[in-house]
Amino acid sequence: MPELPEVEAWRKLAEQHVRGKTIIKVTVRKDEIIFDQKSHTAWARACKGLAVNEVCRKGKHLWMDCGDPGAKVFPYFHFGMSGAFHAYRDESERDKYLKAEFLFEDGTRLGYRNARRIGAVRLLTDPLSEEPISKLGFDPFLNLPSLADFSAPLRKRRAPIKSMLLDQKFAAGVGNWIADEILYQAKIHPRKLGIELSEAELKRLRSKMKSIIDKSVAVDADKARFPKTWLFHYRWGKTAETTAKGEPIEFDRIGGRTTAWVPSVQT
DNA sequence: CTCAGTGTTCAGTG
DNA sequence: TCACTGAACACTGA
Repeated sequence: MPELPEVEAWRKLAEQHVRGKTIIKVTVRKDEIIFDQKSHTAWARACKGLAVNEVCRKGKHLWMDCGDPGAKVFPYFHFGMSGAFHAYRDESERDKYLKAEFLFEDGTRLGYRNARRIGAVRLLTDPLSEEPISKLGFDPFLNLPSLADFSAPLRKRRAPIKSMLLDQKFAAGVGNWIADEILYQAKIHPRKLGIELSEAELKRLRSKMKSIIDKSVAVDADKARFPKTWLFHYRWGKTAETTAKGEPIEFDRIGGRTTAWVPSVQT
């Protein structure tokens, strides 16, 4: 379930298991959507023999800094709606959704699996200055802007705040449930337009974005460890009619996504 | 059988 | 060209 906190958890997983190690074998499953037009075999060939210096992330995008200075190569992964990383040693851990696997010299394996074929595996040459990463806005975990810089783009726009929170060119890494959680905790109606937001609302939006993302990263995106007061537990999979406090939850379609919100709180 | 789903992109509209 | 909306993408699981 990849939004920023999940991707950050996989970044840490990869750092722990493969940093400083060399890829001695690459296994790929043919998939012209995940690997784009480029052949999966060419990707595998390019990755073989690389040493992983560092695992990096911006928003929901993850890549590895590999190779020697002057001859660096950057394997890149996007997890779409259903992708994930797994670290293991035994080939029996593989399943039919495994799209790519790195084997390292010490027997560690790192697998990218994706049941739905929405996602991407690529090779980048200069991650931060090339698409898609170059088009991203700020990463709220790594670089939360000042209140002034956070607010400026929002108050110019005439779209519902829910849509703007999902816009990766604004805040990279915020997805559907995080956007709903931010709006609930900040007590803002999801259909409120950017230009209608008050100073106090913008301030709450920024601080809730930070606290929600920091908390979910701190618990490695483990849903069971999210605070019980979060709307998340009741909106996810539409498991309840009300929040823990008995506030009725409404489901609407906003910004092209199902939006869970609490009319009695978000006015 | 139908439909919603954690994301992104692109065509279409005004 | 811009700002914004909504459909499409692929596939699983309820």
